[in-house]
Amino acid sequence: MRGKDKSSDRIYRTIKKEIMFLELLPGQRVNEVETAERFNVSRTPVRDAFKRLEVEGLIEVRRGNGTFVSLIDIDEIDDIMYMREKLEVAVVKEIGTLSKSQEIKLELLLSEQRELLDNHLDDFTLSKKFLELDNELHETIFTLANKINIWKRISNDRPHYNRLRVLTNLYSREELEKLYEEHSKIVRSIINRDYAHINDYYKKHIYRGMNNLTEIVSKHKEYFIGELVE
Amino acid sequence: MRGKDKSSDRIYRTIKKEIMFLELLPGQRVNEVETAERFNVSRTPVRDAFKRLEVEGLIEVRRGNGTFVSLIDIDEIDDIMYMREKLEVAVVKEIGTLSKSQEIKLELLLSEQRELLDNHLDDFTLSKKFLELDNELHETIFTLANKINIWKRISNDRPHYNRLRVLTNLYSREELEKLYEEHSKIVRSIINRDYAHINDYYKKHIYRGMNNLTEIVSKHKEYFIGELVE
DNA sequence: TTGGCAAAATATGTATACATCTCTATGTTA
DNA sequence: TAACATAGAGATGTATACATATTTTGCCAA
Repeated sequence: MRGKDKSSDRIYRTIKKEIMFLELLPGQRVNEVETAERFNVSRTPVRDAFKRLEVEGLIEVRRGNGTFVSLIDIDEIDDIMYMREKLEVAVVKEIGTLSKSQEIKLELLLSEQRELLDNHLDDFTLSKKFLELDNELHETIFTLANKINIWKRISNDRPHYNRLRVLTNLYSREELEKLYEEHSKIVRSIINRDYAHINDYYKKHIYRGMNNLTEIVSKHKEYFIGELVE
Repeated sequence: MRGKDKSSDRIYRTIKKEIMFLELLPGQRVNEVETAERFNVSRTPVRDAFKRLEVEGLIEVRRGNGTFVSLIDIDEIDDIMYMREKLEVAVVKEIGTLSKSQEIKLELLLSEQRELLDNHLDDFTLSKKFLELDNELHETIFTLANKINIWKRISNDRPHYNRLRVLTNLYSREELEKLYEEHSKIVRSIINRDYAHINDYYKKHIYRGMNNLTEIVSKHKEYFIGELVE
């Protein structure tokens, strides 16, 4: 049995989740003393948690002034998406011939997505569940190439990227169908080891859903920092 | 004028440098109280500095037991080098037509490297200075492509990668000549926008100097963690 | 009325005492 | 002798009081 975790860990996880899912809004003030009272601890473990959040870029501490949830950094999102595109294309090509079970695993993920789209779910639930399966597929691809750690460096649990996704809130059924089509093509490429068009697939795929970024940013200007380059 | 920095910042920078340049050895024990005495402060700012170092992966804190300089993680180095290769190849292709001054900048960096090799420096100094110019060239390439932030994410100031480089200590004159030749080819590719062989250049280039990794690791087994895959 | 200075309010930064965790050494018992 | 329990040492974790930085408020003067 591993040791119980520290209260600073508990605080870290809770606050991080609240920031990631916009229960604490970008730019919003947080407070060591209030947070300490909320968790029934002293300032010390709160400060430990805040320090970690600060290093990871989720909050900003201004000495003698206050602590604030960091704004969503558009430049960082640009970088992450660029890295995702280039690295996943490279990684796909590293995958060797698949075993039968690996092939089935990919097919299964695809058909789960298909079923989800065919079920009559409301748009919000559909979008949420589909994006989970989307994540799972991409993670599986990195795993098949023995590059899972690279996935962890660039995946959606990056705070700025994830917050944007939450803010987008939902993809239209039409967009999800396109995502599914692209997934099919990608999986087929992998199984057949035919990478002729894989670069094109990914270039479209990764940036899908970012088309309305301008709209989202102008709607919530106070949440963002950084340039929106076209 | 920005405010004076906190003592925890000073401690962080000092210890980080000592770890990066192996003045504190991987696995070595460090101690909050002793460190506090050394900097004439209480444990609190030391703990702040240690927390930051921990999140960045330079130390490992074991509750109730002790704090240790982290071992050099070979898996992480693998990942970083893989990302460097794939991303720099992608980034190079994003560079448009160069202005005359940009072209001169690249030529200048090359000729500085050439001069360094032609001077009669001792091997240690030569290696050290050459690797600085090497860094500068690669950084310039990312800057020309407007991708400097991606360079910052994967460059040599990553602790594990840098410590390995320090441990390697020096490259032979012969290897440096090869690095120079590869730099020439890369720069020529960029200026002529001819990327026919750029993938091959980089595949060799990034991994050069890692040929004797097995030797280094077996010589200092106690400093490393992770698998050495061939 | 407005500009500026100073004090108060409030936040984070630091020092210190105590709590808890982990390993080790030592002694007891089967 | 070996295995286990246990007490101690020494490390990090937490609570709390005080120091310092920053902003805000409000008084006073031009």
